[in-house]
Amino acid sequence: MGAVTLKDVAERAGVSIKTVSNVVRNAPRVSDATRVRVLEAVGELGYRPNASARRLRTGRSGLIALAVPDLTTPYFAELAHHVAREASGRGFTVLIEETRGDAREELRLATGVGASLLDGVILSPLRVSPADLAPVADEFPLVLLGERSYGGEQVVADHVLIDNVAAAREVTAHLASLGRTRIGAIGVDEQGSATSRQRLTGFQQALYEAGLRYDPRLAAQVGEFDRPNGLAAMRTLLQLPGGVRPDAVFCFSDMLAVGAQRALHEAGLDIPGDVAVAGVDGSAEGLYSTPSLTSVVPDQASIAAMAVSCLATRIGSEDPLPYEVRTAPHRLAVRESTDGVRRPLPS
Amino acid sequence: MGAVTLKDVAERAGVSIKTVSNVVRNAPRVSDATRVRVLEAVGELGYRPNASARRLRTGRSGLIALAVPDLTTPYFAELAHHVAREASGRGFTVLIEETRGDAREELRLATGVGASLLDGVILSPLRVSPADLAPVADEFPLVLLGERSYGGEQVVADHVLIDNVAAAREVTAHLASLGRTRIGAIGVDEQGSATSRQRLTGFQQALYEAGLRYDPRLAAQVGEFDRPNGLAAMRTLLQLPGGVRPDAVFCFSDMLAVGAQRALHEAGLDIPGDVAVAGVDGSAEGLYSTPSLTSVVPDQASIAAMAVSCLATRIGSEDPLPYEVRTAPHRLAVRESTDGVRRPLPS
DNA sequence: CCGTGTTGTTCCAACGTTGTAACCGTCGTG
DNA sequence: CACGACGGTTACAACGTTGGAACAACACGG
Repeated sequence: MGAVTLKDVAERAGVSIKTVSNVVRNAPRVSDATRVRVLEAVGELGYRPNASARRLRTGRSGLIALAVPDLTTPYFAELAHHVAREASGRGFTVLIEETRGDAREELRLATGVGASLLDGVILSPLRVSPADLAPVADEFPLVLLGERSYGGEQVVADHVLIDNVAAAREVTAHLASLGRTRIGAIGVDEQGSATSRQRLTGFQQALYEAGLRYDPRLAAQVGEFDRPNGLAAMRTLLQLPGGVRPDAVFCFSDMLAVGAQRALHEAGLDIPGDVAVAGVDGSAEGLYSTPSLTSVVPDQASIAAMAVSCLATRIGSEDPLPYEVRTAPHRLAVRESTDGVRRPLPS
Repeated sequence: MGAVTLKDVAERAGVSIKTVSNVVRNAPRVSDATRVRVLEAVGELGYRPNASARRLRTGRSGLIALAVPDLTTPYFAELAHHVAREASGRGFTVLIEETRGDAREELRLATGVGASLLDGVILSPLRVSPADLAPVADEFPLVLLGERSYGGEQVVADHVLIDNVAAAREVTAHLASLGRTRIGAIGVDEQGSATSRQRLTGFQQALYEAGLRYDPRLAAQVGEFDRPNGLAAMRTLLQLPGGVRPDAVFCFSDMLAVGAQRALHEAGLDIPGDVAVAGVDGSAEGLYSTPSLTSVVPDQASIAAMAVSCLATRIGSEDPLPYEVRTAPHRLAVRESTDGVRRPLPS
């Protein structure tokens, strides 16, 4: 590993180590003549600054991490896309870590490797609670994506989120406006994530506003928001006794919706003829599914921009800043799975 | 950022810095009494070793990176999954980087940040050529995923790949065995990736073996293997003059196939009644699509295991090792999009 | 001709860690 | 009882970098 160091460059250029350091950092107080000479040497030797040493000395590495529960969920993969682009515009490099919904993994980046290697972390928490994060947040730049946990709890870090209650209300209202009266929900998890609870709240609000009753039998409990759970939940809803089969389902994620669509396909039912399906995430997979999936599309570019901007501010400032909570916009994309109108996708 | 250091722990435990270091590294030559005392101090102060300093001193960080072109492609997201699991079993932490198919990005991890921060890189190259990598590979542990570039070129790093020619031949033979005679291909890119060229070769071989002619009009050129390109290519194939519409298409990736299915859906054609569709990747998206997608399923667990094992060996050894090329198994998963048999997915 | 400032460069120390070598007991053995 | 061996601990230096202070060279105004 005979890496080229400042010392090698300095010898080659006939100047001191510090001068080379000044050149590569674009510090002032270097004459043009020396600068040119040093840069030549840098080029010839292929010098690359050692990030570990730099980080050790300055406390800055230019690296931030994005930690998400699961990369195979398109929502998170697409989010990673946006965050990487946004961060590189600000001179940060993004490393992505998959936490697999493990609380220890979620904390690890902010405490272990992270704190000594990274300038900050954007975390999409699944299991970890504000209490776990409290001791960390003051010392290490951290931005959380998604819901604050249940109302009463303290805000312990910057948050970027969408208005989940409103989003769920809009999509449910859309289903009701189509004349559906037995609207089910897939993704309820009352003990679980704040996201799920908020979407349930919005769902119920919209039902009441439409003059419909909330029927708990049509609300399917689910652990993770993935395809197999959507499939299983829809199968269950289709086998309810007493002819209470739903004529529409609001799935709390696109993956649940994809699973639900699969269950309907297997049962030989028509979407949206027999059952309308809607999701949340605005994933490309939903757009291309058959039929294409009506979904709430969070503005991921905004989410990423807000998160990176919060993080950059926090990294840049020495003093503790007050925690911010920022809400990103979303929109409802109505597609075939609810209105049945066949539209060609734009090329 | 008042991080706890070895010094703090040493003072607390009443021993020297070096002894603490010995304890946390599980080095021998520490009495049980001191070990206990030190570990108590570590726990009370919440000491975490500084990865930058450790890396600077030892040249090891325990971090490896996986660089893939695009995380929104399920194949890569799922691969990241497997690599992370495999690596954590060996005590490595995996950071994932998206290169967006940019050659400079692809090299960056292996040259810039990477070389000074990471112990090694697993790279799934899209643009970068062996020649670009040659100067790097000797000095920095690097494993490439996917094809070697065109025949003649030298092997410059470890490779893990599947037998693309065989895979393409199998899936094409399957289509032929269903009695299809006008079998198209989507994903041809003759200037482009070795992967594409190899799949075309296998495709042509299978046609000849089945007694069919290769019709270039049914071979759709495509840049990236994504959904929009699959959609566009299928639309083109459906509008060929002279009634040469294909009765089956082999798509060189699942995403192309999903796009193709969408085009067929929009055209009101039945899958597989009018046109059978098959892909490569074995993605969950294909499994859940309607109809479920016949696909070549590379054994990603094996790929990940081989890649991590190669990399670990290379990291562990000081001397340059000969470059290895390892082939991972694959299998053909026949599903509704070719045989039309409706099977419920297992829960 | 001497201070004073400006500009470019060098020297030194430090970031937190670990490898090497040296040190100090204590024990077993001749 | 002296000696070596060995277990346990410590001091020191170094990894590559950068902030700060020190320093040299030079121009300028008094």
